[in-house]
Amino acid sequence: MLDRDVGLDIAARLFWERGYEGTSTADLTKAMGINPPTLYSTFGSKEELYRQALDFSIARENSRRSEILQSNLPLYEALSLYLYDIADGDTQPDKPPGCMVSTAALQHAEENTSVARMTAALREASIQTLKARFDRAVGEGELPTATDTDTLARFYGAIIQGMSAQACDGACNALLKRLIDIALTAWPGKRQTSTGNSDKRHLDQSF
Amino acid sequence: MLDRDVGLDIAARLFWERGYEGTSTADLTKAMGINPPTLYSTFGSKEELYRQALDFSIARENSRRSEILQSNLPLYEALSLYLYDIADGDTQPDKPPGCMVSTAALQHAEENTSVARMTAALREASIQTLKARFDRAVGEGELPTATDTDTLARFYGAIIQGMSAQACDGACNALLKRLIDIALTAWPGKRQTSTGNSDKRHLDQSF
DNA sequence: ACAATTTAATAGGGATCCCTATTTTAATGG
DNA sequence: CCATTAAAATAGGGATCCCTATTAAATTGT
Repeated sequence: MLDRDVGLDIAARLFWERGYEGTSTADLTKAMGINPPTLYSTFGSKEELYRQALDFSIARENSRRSEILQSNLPLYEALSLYLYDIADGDTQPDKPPGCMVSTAALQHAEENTSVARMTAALREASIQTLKARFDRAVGEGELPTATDTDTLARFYGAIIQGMSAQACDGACNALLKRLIDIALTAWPGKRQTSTGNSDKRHLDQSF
Repeated sequence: MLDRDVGLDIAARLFWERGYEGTSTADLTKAMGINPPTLYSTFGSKEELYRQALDFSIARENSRRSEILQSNLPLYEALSLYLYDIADGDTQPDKPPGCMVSTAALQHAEENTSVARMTAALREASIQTLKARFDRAVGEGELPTATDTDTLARFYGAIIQGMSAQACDGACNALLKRLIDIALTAWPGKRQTSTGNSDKRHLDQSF
């Protein structure tokens, strides 16, 4: 019998690289080393397996990223670490590039609308997490009262999605972090230098 | 006989909405009102049709956007208009949401690697266009000499890709433009207000 | 060790994938 | 008006899609 978590890990990796439509049940059963009936008795259907693989993958990253974001570091620095962690996730050498969720099912066949709604809801949830953290900062006086936290969250959401896309196109970790450094100059109240960002250090940032 | 441009327009719309893998040749022939042999004699193959539909669509937008970007407006203002035009393209009411290229083939089956390379090259080309414009500005003293134009171009490229993703998820035009306004505060030398951006006007910006 | 039950493997059904050989229809030329 | 060429429609080939009914193997209980 197949270990459930091992199967989900294998499935997640395939879906991550090839997307929902680009991954066949034959790919999945072959990679897991099982026969088709086992896939269906264990996971229900291809769509249900995708849902479980997404949950499984997200659960692994969420605890660490939530800790970063909800820590009592200054929000600007917490956000920096949060984005850097995502950049690291986008460029793991032994994993597919990009984010499994950010770039999933944006274009899709009509018959896969429910799958697309699922990934869209996950993206929206991660934006709402950012917004909630920004709202807390407004309440605590760390951000100006007039801050448009919704748009600010969607702005960094766009950065996250753009990083994933560029990682899929081959961008390296250092590039994504330089990109983050620019995005961070848009932080309310920050005043960016007008002299390139190539002198910033990413590996041993100290707080 | 089928008019070639009409066919490409119909094909582009389908590929735009459903992606390469999510669009079948049956969808295409049905939408064009032709039989399969006509598709293959006119366009060669599904992949070749996709390539031609991309070229066809890009050609339509490129002239206008190139004019905006290469105009002799201050670069900051030209870039604003350029991004606004893309936001408009992402949210046309009678067209699929998002950008046909930005969100295309990021995840794909192994057999469609050549298609993914094609769309990645198009995305890279549009980033290089931005970078070239930024380099020109450096040469003309409009941007500081030390500006990291490559990363700056990829930053706005990420914004463009993020906008497309969020448009696919239902974002409206006004939201994308508020998002652009935040991205523009990252422009070298700019100093953003710390008071939300909700008071900005988008429809009658004067230069 | 034999029977009962559970697990795995095979085989395949019905639909759709991309593409094309063949036939039918239409248009053109003498 | 008939012969020739060109266009469109049908029909289908070989592969793959997601999923499952059935058969074979392994495990369990007595």
